[in-house]
Amino acid sequence: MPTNTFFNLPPPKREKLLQAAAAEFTRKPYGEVSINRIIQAAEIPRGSFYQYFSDKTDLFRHVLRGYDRQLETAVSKSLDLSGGRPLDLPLILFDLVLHHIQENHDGFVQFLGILRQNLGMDAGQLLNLPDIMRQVWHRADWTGLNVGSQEEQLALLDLLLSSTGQSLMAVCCGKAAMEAVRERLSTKIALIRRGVEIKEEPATC
Amino acid sequence: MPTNTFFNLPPPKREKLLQAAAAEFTRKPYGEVSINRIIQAAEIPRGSFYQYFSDKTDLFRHVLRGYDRQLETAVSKSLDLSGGRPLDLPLILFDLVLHHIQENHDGFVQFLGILRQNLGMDAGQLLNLPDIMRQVWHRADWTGLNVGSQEEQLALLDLLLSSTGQSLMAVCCGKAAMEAVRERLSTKIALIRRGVEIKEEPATC
DNA sequence: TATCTTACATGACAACTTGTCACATGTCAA
DNA sequence: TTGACATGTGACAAGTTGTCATGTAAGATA
Repeated sequence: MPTNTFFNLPPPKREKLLQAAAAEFTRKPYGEVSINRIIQAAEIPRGSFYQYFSDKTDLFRHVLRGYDRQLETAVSKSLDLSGGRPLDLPLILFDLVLHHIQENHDGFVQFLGILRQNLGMDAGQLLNLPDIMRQVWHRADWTGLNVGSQEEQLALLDLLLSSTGQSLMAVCCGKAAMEAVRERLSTKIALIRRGVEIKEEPATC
Repeated sequence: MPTNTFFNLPPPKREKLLQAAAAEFTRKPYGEVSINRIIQAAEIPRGSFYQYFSDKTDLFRHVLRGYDRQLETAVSKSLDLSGGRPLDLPLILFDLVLHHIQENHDGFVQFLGILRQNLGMDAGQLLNLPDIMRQVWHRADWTGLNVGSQEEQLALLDLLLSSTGQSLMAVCCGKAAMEAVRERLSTKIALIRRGVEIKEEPATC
């Protein structure tokens, strides 16, 4: 956690440091990030940096946590747009985030740039995805779905959200074309929706 | 890619270097891995190392590729055990890998230790998971499942394998108890099997 | 056998990196 | 004015990486 000294900093100085940090984390994977470059860009002396943050991890965590909120907001907004229906959430969230990226809304480009550089790395641990999932769970509308138990509901959300995250990552890494990834995500949802096993139709007549 | 010089090395020397590297990669995340420590442990001079590998990434790739085969074998074996049925693959693969870990079979502990240290990082890019998926796709038995198109089949395998991988990671990172993770995975498969949407039963009678 | 050629081994080196610490400079209360 | 304390600062030790000139060994050639 950053020190109080950091939070007491005059906002412009603080912002400049955070901007420099975000830029560097976007440019290089965690291991190659140079505190030297950051403090040069932010024009603060070396000693000061260590008065604000205990080390690189501390800085990284703080930078990511800033974006964490934005992700939470995006999910929340998507949940509204999807009318609370879990199965509709993934594609809406996918589109929303990519739209944000295109507009560089809230610095989303940087956010995903950082995640891209640090593929999974600590992202899963640093971002509090469990929190986000719990929030979705509370607000979800389960009518029309035969997922009764809480365990089933959480498992379903886990499936849906991790698939969405995986898809977004794939796009941001340039591993595949956006259209193809979206199509694949859509197919997955369809499978989950209808189930893949052929049912024995009981001959009721 | 390692140089020919490396492959021409007397096997004991080569093994010692690889062992030292694997140990270091298990101990520290990629960014903190020290080539210094590796060459000290392997008792080779600094210059020699750079005659074998172009840099740390080169070494990392080569170490991981060794384990890649083992993963492929594990998947292949699981596919046999599951009779080629995609829906049965995840839990069988999950159990098989964890069993291997408990027995430290084929150095699986180290393998997952490395992945744990580098959570996702390049793992997804360095391990050729697409290759593994294609292999599974070729050998899968689709009878009893209503996934007709190739796109649907691939999407299903994607869902199943990524869920399995995610579960294994969760266990290896100690994020959750093995039993809970296995239960969650099992629930997910069940959902995918039967589908989550309530069907309108056409009143045929 | 003498010599040329090629492959490989080696550690000193420059150019970085990080975190610390003794000291300088502010700022507010008494 | 004087202290007490928070904050700013850059030189520093100890570490890192990749390079490169030089040394050595082994094979081919004449």
